[in-house]
Amino acid sequence: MSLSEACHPTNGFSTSLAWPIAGGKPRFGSSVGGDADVQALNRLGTKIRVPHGRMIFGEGDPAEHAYKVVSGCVRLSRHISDGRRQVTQFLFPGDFFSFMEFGEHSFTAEAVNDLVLMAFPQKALLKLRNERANVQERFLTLVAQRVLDAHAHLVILGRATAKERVASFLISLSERIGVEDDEILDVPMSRLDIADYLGLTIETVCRVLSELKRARIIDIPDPRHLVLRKIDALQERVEMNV
Amino acid sequence: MSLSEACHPTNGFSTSLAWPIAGGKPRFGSSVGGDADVQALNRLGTKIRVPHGRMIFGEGDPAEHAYKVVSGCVRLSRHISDGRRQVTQFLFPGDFFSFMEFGEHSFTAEAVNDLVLMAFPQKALLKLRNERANVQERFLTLVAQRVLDAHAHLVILGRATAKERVASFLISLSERIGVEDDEILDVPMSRLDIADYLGLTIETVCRVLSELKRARIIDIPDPRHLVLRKIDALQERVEMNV
DNA sequence: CGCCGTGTTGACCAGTTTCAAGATTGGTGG
DNA sequence: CCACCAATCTTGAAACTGGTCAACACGGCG
Repeated sequence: MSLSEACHPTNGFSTSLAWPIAGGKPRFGSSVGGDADVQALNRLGTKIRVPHGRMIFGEGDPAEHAYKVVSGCVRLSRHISDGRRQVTQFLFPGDFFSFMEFGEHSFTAEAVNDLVLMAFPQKALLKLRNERANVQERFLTLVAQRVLDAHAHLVILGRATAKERVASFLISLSERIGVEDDEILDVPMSRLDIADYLGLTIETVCRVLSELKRARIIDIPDPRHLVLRKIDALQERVEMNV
Repeated sequence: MSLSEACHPTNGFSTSLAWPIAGGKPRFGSSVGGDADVQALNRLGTKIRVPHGRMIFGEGDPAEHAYKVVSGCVRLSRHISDGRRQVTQFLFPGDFFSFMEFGEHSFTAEAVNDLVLMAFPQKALLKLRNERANVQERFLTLVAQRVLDAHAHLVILGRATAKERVASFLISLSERIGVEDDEILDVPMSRLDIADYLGLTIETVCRVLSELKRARIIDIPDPRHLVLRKIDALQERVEMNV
């Protein structure tokens, strides 16, 4: 199958390595119909700003709010005692997070760059879900999509080489942001974030990027910006073992 | 934190490497209260038997049923074109799977050993969920738990060494099955299954198991059975980098 | 009893990490 | 506006973990 096809392959058996980043499919708010639900939801929310680098909440903190990204990029991660970190998701405008966490947060959320968020009190959200079956349904769809994304990420971490990981990351990012061939792609997260997302070290991420640059597959005007010159060449790298 | 503690650490910041296997927490059926929901659900199901090794469904197959494991062990996996495989979950009695798949299945399900399953038609299930808010709610909880499990698995695949992976697998398996120190632990899956679950090769899994055996931390009466002699020593291996 | 699938072990190899040295970038204050 | 400093990024060389290839052991089944 080609990487340009959807997550569920047509041949019925093989999966591409792409799509690790939080799926662009089901949103809550931009969807057609059910505006009443969206409006009821929005009434519960408070707009807040978070400067880049600031922690929104940490693992084990009481989960009092759910959030929606309005602008900016959020990083969700888990830590182990000795400092190792696994970034589980990058979130972009329109994405919800922490809406199914009760009691304690199971992960850390931090601002990759300056953020605007909507914060929803968990209790009010719970009430809304109980009152409106559609809202409950839509959140269920959102979590289900999250499982699919996590599974795609598992494939990357379990079975992809460093080159495949980086290539699939770039493809997913460009599709998530909606950038075409030869347009400049914003890369809000640091090399360390990317490394921790892909289960690699900073150095390996750098080396692969340099290699792609030498092969004229990407340009790197600066660390926070990329130009994907040959997306198809990237995609080949994801399909095969190169 | 100690591995014996829950998934959400008390110190608020570090996560253990254990708990990669489908969580033992929320079940649907064995829970107290809501028996009416459970009974309504059960009326929709058909008991089916699947011999070991047989595929239940493959990636891309139309998703006509959801399933509940009655007895035996199910393996869920994703494949990439060149044959690489990532096992995303092992399921045990009481576990549901594929109840949020519409259209096509996003993964392959196979019988690790001889199975008894309950099969639920998706349409009837959908209807039940719409009629009974509690059922919807409980499925939502189930999917949310699945996300937590997948995240724990991501940490293992992204950041754990081979020894840590195998040790955390053994601990999770023993906790999932409910086996104490020095009791014989059934290991229904093959070395290849374990390797594909942990993102390793068969050989590495074997070597780590042999090493644990030499260190008198486990016994291996035969490939399908293990005795965990020193679970605390295993847990140390998961905490640290050993 | 022998065969075949699975598991185990060893020797060697490759990809990734580690350690270390510079290069760039961005932010701050003069 | 520029200079400086700290943080981030890049690159190189060496070490190491885990993978690959290959031989052999084990065990169940015909």
